Amino acid sequence: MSETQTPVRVRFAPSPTGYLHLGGLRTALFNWLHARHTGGKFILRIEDTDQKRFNPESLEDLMTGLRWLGLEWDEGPDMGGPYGPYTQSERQAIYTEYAEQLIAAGYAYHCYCTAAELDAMREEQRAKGLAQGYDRRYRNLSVDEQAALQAEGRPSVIRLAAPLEGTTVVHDLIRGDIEVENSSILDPVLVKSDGMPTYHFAVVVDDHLMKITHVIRGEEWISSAPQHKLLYDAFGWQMPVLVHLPVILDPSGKGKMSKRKTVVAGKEYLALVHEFIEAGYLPEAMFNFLTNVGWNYDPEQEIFTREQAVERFDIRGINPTAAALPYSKLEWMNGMYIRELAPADLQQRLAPFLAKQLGLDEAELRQSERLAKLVPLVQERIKLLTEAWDKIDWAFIPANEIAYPDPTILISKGLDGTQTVAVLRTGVELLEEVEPFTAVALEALFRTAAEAAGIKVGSYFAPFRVAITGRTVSPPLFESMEVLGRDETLARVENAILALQSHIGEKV
RNA sequence: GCCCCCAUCGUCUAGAGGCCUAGGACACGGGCCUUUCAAGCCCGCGACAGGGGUUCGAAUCCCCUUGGGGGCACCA
Repeated sequence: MSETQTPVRVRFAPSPTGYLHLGGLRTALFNWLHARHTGGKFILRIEDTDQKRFNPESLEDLMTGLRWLGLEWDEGPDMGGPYGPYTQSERQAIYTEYAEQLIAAGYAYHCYCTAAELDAMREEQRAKGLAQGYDRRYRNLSVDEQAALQAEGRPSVIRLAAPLEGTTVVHDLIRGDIEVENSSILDPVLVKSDGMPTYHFAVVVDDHLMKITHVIRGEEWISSAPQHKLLYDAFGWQMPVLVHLPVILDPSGKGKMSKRKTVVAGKEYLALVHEFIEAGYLPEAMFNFLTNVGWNYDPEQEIFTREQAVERFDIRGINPTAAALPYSKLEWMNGMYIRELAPADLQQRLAPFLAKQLGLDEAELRQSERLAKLVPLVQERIKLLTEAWDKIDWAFIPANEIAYPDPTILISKGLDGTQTVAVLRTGVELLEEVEPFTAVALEALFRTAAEAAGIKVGSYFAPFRVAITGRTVSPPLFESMEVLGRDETLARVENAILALQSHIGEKV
């Protein structure tokens, strides 16, 4: 059995401080893919050790985002599991115990440095042009000195006593060995003065206790990996396999994607998962899209299913190069997925968007026969679920409410106002007599009429398009007429004639 | 400033020494189809950052330069 086929335990461990963005979602996705590919477990762990930055809303947003993409987890804060709790703030006693263990073994020590003291130290380093960082000033306190400070009631943190010499090597599955001088590891804080662990300590303890086999996380963690290694070594634990995913770049290509919207050349780019949901992206498309950034399913095949991705995903094939998301490809892909949807399915997905945009009842739209007929007409014309409304809004407006604020758009190229009125009048007759009232019959009849009038079909059809939809661009004309039915179609054409007549001043 | 990571079309990628006159996709340009708009189909544009090695042979291996990115908190 190859390595990636051995069941694994991986985790997505976000900090609930803000809304989930695409970078985080991609990290979760790759973890999930690796778990599903190997038949392993995908664990959700909440890293909320910074109480100042905790934001309960973000927890909700996070889970919603993961579920939206279909990244269900096997163990997590909401469902528990064999190695819980899965929320770090509930594991404080565990960290304290392990920290004590480290102190007892000489791998960690209490540091009584105050915030003011640290500031002064950094200020001095800056002034002298020295490298900035903790200078280990409390590392070698005598027993008496330590007791005195403790008696004084001075708060302390627990720091790692990093080796002063030598190098530490960590191995990354896709990047190879990463080597750093131990002297550059400046005794990082393990436990804060409020008793909470720092990320660096909690992540090591939890990954070990939760039996995590592969740590798949963002590239921004590479530089802290060596200090994690030191902790694993101090405890005598086996370090999980490390995989540092390339960061996702800002659409401009410079800098890590942030949670703020970025604007490039006047165009606004989304970053947060909930924004993509609201913009009408399909989770299937997002899944497909994200999977192919930093990894590649098949160089000759862009579109693939979730199952195919799970089947073929190979963590060793991850590309280490940072990438900017190709947003235009996402849009294209979303359009592809929309086109492949069963119309009834698309109707259901469109309903909530249309309800909001057109001020209609969502439940009614789900059942609406009219919408069911319109869906195939817009299906190949939209890339986002939010784009349907202004292509079909006319079908939900009563005929007598269709206004033509600018009647000149009724007049098609090559015709004048009077000729256009004449065409529309002929149309009224056709609409009255056509049988059955179907797109096929209508088109045949109107084509014949256009030919008889010696007018190009494009010019002949155009006024009807505007009469019916109020727009010069619309779904196919005769299908639209069929959706409306004879009476409504006639009413609209007659309204248009009146509007145009009053515009050109012709007597009725 | 110090440490670390990375380097193929505008963007996402294929490429693990000869299959590469570097393949695919999006975007872009042109054409076909066509009742508008789309969709679809066809064609085109377009890259191995630079310099040294290694080798019979390098996009692929090594080194340097350059460029980009990440990290240097009692945030994660």
